[in-house]
Amino acid sequence: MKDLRHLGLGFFCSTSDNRITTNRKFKLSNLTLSKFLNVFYQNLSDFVVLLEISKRMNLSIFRLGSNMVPFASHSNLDKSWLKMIEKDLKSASEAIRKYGVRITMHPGQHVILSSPRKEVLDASLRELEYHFWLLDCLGVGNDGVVVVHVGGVYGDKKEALKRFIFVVRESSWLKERLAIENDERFYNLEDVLWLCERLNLPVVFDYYHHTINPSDFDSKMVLSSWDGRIPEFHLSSFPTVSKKFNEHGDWIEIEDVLSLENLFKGERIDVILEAKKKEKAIERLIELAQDNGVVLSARSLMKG
DNA sequence: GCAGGTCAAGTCTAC
DNA sequence: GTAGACTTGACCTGC
Repeated sequence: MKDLRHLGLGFFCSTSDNRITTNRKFKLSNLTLSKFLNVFYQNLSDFVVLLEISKRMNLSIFRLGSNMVPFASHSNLDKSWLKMIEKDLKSASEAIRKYGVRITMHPGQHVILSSPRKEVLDASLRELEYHFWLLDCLGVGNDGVVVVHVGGVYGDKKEALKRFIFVVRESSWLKERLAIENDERFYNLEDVLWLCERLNLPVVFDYYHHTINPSDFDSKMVLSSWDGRIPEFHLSSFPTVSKKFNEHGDWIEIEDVLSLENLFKGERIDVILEAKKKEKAIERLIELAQDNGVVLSARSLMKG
């Protein structure tokens, strides 16, 4: 048997049927204190259930949905409402400790630190401030990173990268949790390594994006960018029924896990599996692995 | 109960 | 010009 138990696994946001989710939301026009609290407490309660599920499946990492606190960074939200929920977030930190699952986040495409537009940058910083605050309240340590993409190119990639560097140096608090991921269109792993080296930030290797938008890279540099922390990587597989070129598949194929392993042989890495079937994709992957003589970390769940 | 329209935000590509 | 991609279809209204 090939032993891949050094790969920690995890899924994100919700179960595959979306019944248990940290990402409930509502329309901005319906924003009231009661709606806000109602949705938040449902998200928080499901978050604990998702931690339980992760623990039961012997998973290492879980990505918390950005909608956990609805409209947290929106100007229409009364900031005193955030104060009201702080103690409940702090009580959830006990559950995180109890289940021992690593928590990270990945804000939406609207967070763009390379944008030339001041209003976009300001909104991005507000959104990141919210993510950092949430993880702080949850008592998450420095392995709880907030993963962003570099953003757009705006006709001049070098200038966009320069703006990104300037912003992170100006707002040095970003360095506490920020991590940067290669994307499938503009900024490949080589670009992200270049950027992260200058900013001393960790690189999130997305295997799927790398296969679509490849570059040469030194795997040791990716690993060392984490400065002793366990790296977080992302893995997904192409859809079995071909759809759009960059759409994530429902499942994870064992070949992709083996290819990732081949790039980072034997290293302890946490891998978020970005499959649409979420926890069911992990169960299927473990079965596939067993059929192929591979032991994955979540194997113990199959034994109940 | 169900169908269909709508939803905070940016940027880019495919059609 | 618009839909769709991205971390994700859920929510809401009108019938």
